[in-house]
This record gives sequence, C-alpha cells and structure tokens, in this order.
Amino acid sequence: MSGDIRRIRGTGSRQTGAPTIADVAQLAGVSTMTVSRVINGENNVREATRAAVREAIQRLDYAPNRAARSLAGASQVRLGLLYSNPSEAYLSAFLLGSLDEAGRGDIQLVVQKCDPGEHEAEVAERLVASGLDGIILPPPLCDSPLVLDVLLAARVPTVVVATSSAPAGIGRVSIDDRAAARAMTEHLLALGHQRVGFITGNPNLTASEERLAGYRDALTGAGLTIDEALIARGLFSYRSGLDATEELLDIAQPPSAIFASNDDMAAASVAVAHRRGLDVPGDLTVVGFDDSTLATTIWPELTTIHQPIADMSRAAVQMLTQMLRARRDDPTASAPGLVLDHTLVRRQSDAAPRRRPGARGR
Amino acid sequence: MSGDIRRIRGTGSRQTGAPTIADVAQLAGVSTMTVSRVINGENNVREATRAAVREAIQRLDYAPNRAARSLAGASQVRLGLLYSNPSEAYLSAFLLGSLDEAGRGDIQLVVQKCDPGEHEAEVAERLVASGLDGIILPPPLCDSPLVLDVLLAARVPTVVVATSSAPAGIGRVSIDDRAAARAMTEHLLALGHQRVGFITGNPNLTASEERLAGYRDALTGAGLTIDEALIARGLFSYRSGLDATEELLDIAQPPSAIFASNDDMAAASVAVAHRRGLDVPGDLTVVGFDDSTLATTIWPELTTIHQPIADMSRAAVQMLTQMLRARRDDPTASAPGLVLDHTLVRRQSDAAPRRRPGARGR
DNA sequence: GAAAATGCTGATAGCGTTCTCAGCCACCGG
DNA sequence: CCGGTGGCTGAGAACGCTATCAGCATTTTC
Repeated sequence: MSGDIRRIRGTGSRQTGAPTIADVAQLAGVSTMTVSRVINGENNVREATRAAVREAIQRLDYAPNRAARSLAGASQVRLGLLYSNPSEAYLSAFLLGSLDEAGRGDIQLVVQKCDPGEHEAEVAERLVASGLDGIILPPPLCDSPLVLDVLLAARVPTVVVATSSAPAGIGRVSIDDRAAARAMTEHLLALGHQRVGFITGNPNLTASEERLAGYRDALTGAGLTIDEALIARGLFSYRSGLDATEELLDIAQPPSAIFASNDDMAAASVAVAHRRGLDVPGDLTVVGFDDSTLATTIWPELTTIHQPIADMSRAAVQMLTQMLRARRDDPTASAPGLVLDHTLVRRQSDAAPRRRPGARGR
Repeated sequence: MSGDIRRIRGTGSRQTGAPTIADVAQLAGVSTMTVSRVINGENNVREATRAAVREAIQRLDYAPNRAARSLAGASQVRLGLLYSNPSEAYLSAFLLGSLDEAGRGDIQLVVQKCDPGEHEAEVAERLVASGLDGIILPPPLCDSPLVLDVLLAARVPTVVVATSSAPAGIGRVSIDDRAAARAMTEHLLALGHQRVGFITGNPNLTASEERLAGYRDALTGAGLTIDEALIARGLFSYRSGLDATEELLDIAQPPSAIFASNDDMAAASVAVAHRRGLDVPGDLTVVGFDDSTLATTIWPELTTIHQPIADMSRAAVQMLTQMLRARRDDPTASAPGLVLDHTLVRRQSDAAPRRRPGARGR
C-alpha cells in the first residue's frame, strides 16, 4: 500500500481532483496536522520531517484549498489597497504586481478608491472597520498624515510605498529617490549641460523633496552654485508641467536641459518645447522620472529613471504578510523597510547642449 | 425557547459571531437544507416555507459564509483575465471594475499578461491548462481568432469585452460603438462642420470597423457623400495618430474637424495641430472616443464618447459566473450578450467651424 | 533518580455550507 | 384500495483544513 501515490478519485461528483493535505500526509508518512504545520511555517517541526513534507508537496504539486483554510479558522487574509489619484499607468502597474503576489498566497485584495473630495480619514476608518488584516498605501496616500494617523491609531499593519519616511510601526517599500535624482542630474552635467532646470513634484509627497535634494546634491557635488530660478514648482500633473516649463523657458538665461520629477511633467515639457519650435533633444534636453508608459509613447522617447513599480507593490504584499505573521507571534514586532534598485534608462530625449549654450536668445 | 433569537456566542475562540444557516433554520422552524435551497433560489420549496425562511434571514441579517459555501460546493470560482497591451488607462479601469465585482462574490481573479511577442494561442492554452473556470478577454485579445479558437476548443466559458461580434457560445459585453460613432459624427455635423476627418483604429479590432461604420452612417444619413481622403488609417496608438493627422491636414481641402477613434489618437491630433500653429477648437475641432483619463489631462480637454469601462468589466464577471451556473445545469446553455450605454461628453475641444471653411490655406 | 518541563507528533472535533439519499405526503390512474 | 409518481423536506455525510488537547520521547531540574 505504500506505493499508492496516485489514488484513484473521480467516482463522487464532488471530487475536485486536486490533491489534499491528506494525500500529502500519506505520501510523507505523517499526519495531516504535521503537514499543516509545515505549510504554515510553524517552527515546532523537526527538520527531517519538514523536508519530507516539503518533498511530498512538491511531488504532488499540492496547493492548499483556500476555502477550507479560511473556514477552518485561519481567517482568510484580506489586504486593503487604498489609492487616490495616481496616474493610471502607475496604478495599473501597481495593481498588477500586488495582484500577482496576492494570487500566489491565499490573499484577498480589497481595492478601494479614496476620491480627492472625500475626507481621507473617513475612508480609511471605513476601510479599517470592514475588518481588513492590513493595508497598503501607494502614493500619494502614503504621505497623508490623516490616513496614517487613523491606521496607527487602529493598529492596523500598514505598508507605505514610494515614500522616503514612514512612522514607526509602519512598513516601507521604496527606491532611493534622492540617489536616483542625483544620478540623473549628474548624467546631464556629464553631457555638458551647465544650466539644468528642475521641475519639482507635489510638495505633499516626500518623494518630491527627495528628488529635489538629489538634484541639489549633484549640483553641489559638481561645485556649481544652485540658481533657484532654475527650480520650478510642479505637482506631478501634466498641466502643472506645462506651466512650470513655460516658466523655466521664460527666464533670462533659460536652461539647456530640464529634469522633470516625473514623466508626465517631462511630456509636458516636450509639448511646450515643440510649441515653441524647439527641437528635443537638439535645442532642449528633457528627462523624466518613473519610466511610465508615457515615456515610450511620446516622441522623442524619454530618458528617465526606471522605478520597478510592480516589484514594489509585490514586495509590499510580501512585507505585509510577514508583518502579520510576526505580529501574531510577537505583537510588538517592529516594521521593516525595503529599498529596491532603480535604473537610469537612456532613450532619445537627451543630448549634449549646442555649442553656445544660452547664446540663443541674444 | 421561541424568543431566543439572539443566541449568546463567543466562548470558543473560533466562533465568528455571525449568524449561520443553522440559526436561520432554527428561527424559521425548518432544516438547514431548506434554508440552503431558499438561498440558492431552487424552485422546489413551498411558497409559505420560502417566505418564512426569507423572514428569518432578514431578522438575523444573515449572510452566507463564502468559504464554507465554496468548500462544500467544491466550486471556488477562478476566473482568468487575459490581457495584452491595451492602454494603461483602460487596463486599470478594467481591473478595478472586475476586481470589485470579484470581491463581491467569492471569486478569485487570475490576471495574466500575454505579451505581444508571445504566441497568443500558447499563452491561452497554458491559462486553460491551469484549471480556470472561465476567462475574460478585454480588447485587443477579444478579437484574436487564435485565442478564441483555443478557448472554444477547450470549452472554457468565455466572455469578450468591447467587441462587436462574438462566436456562438461566447458571452459578450460591449457598447454600441456604431451608434456612438454615429452620434458623435452627427454632433459635429450639427455644429456646422462640412468636412469631418476620421481616424480609424486598429483594423484587427471589430470595434474599429463599427466606429467607422457609424461615421459613414451619419454622413450618409445627412445626405453627404463620403470622401475617402478624409478617412485616415490609425492603430489606436498615439504615434499612429500623429501620422494620420498629418495626412489629413495635408490633403487639398483639409477637414475642419477630426474624429479620432480613440482619445490617444485625438490627443495626437491636438499635438499636431498645435505644432502647426492651429488653435483647437478655434481652427480645428478634435474629438475622441473612450473618455480615458488622457481626455481630461490634455489641453483642451477632449469632447469624447464615454465608455463605462469599469461597468463593462464588472458585467463581464457577473456574466461569466451566470454562465458557469447555467452550464452546470444545462451544458448546452447558450451565451448571453449585453450592450451598455455610452454617453457623448462635451468638453472644450469642439466648436463650430470658422466662417469660410477650407478657405484658409488659399 | 524521580518529577517536571520541553519538543515533536497525531487523533479528534469542529468551521458553515451543500450534496445525496431517503422519507413523507398528496394525488392520480386503474 | 393499491402501486406509482411527483412535490417538498430533512438527516447525515462530505468538503479540506486548523485548533485543541493528549501522548510519547527526550531533556532538564532539584
């Protein structure tokens, strides 16, 4: 009877055909309970036993049945994803990543929109009240003190994404915005640009400050003084990018390169440049940040910083489940932080400046 | 004992506190099985009994436990969502709608990307092999014969979205693209435009044909002859829109209005117009289709056809679950079709033509 | 060296629903 | 009046998992 790995099923119509925990237990020569322990990563199982169970799981290609699991009391993990109005491109990448990761575990993702008009705190409260196990906050909500306060008060495990600072007890996934912005600025300086304009992002987001700081770092690092006239305020929106670009190109000594804090605004810079008859990158170099799809749909394609959005949201889901588990064992466990890598993607929107920079308008 | 509606629970830690089917049964004075029958809308329950059960359900505010349900029914529903490369805006709206609907039921959504490079049929086959209960196909895959053939052959219940024709046995959710395009064209004619340019979409999608047909309908309906020079070929992409617009504006008698088959291409038309120094809508009216976020981010905001994307994907999920249920009872059940309403959204990109249309260039 | 603590494992009892099958009743035709 | 038929209902067994608690070695403690 020991060789009976593949049991014959299929007489009863209710059989699903998928292997169950009992099949695994039988193959591994242990009880179902032990298998359950291995699956749930409990630490009171002997290493040898654990290995045998793992092997059996592998061989049978076993996956736990969600329904049974949550029914039996291990309460289906439900994670909330509270978003407001990021760009569509960001949101879809973010959703894809988190969905994928959630699908891997037995995690249910509850996606909730918080419209700009609504009171953020109320929406957050409602979400918490609906009995979620944890919450993921992509930008721009990741920097909303109101929302964070609600979540901290409710003691709901939370992970913020793409912000540079998180309160204690809240997990964080991000890239190093400052280093990335610095690298991009240094790239522009290396091309020979002397006057590099910068368009900031929404001041409510810490990422905006970080990127600006990176820009300043690079200039200072190169021994240049910072001309505040070259720093225009934007809000991450296309529209704000239009205004900021007009502003930058209207100053006495306009920049030969513009570094926008995101691709939407960079696209706006390109649009303004074109409207003014300037060639990009011939007359004006424009670079962005994020590497959203917009970066490759417009012409010329944007040189930008690639931010692994899907990986970040995936990591956020992972981090949150880890936090949940850690918290069950030790309610005072602290929250981790994770910084992922960025890359500078060079495309067609940057070039060395023309010979006599700034001589044009004279 | 009859007054004991609210039972005291909460001693055992596994108790959830929510009323169960047994509570309802007890209150209604029937067995759990009868309650189950009422819940599932089976017709072999006496009307009086049914009413009593309904009443009990109301009083207890009972809601069936999803986990238990799917466990007992062996029917955890898993739906696949196979997408390729629609616009980010479309995808995120689509995901949001379907996720929301899936969350309402106990449905798991498996989202799978089919990259353009890969063989669609293979990806579809792999998806089918992974044991999904049904598949949703948003554009552009909804019009891929290869994918549809695989799904039909595997007899996997499928719903296509935003295509005008579905093979027998495949459900369909869409809007009336033809009527919408006709309405938009009639709107332009009503404004006084005599020469209305049209940019077609990707010829592989039936929606493109439908929109073109609607354009033709309107012109023919108004007693105008159709000038084929006013119809430029596009592919739904921004880039293709640039080329098509150049083409339209270069003909001998250029149009005073351009109707692009989607917003991306309309945005491209606006960009080209601006580059040529034309004011929109002063010198050129530009209208789009879809009402993607792009429509409201660019300047001027686009007059367009609003397509309820999230509602469509929601409806697709609903339809698929209905199909699954119907099929269980009667394997030969046919697939339904559903047409949702569209709306013409008027913004700032359309206006009456200048006095002497076409006299400009002379 | 006995008693108590610890580490690992398994038997059993649920979790809340639906499915199967059997039973009851009323009605029908012969 | 009997067997058959069909409508309605209920008892009990799944469904696949985890919680609980008991049991057995093995240590540790006094």
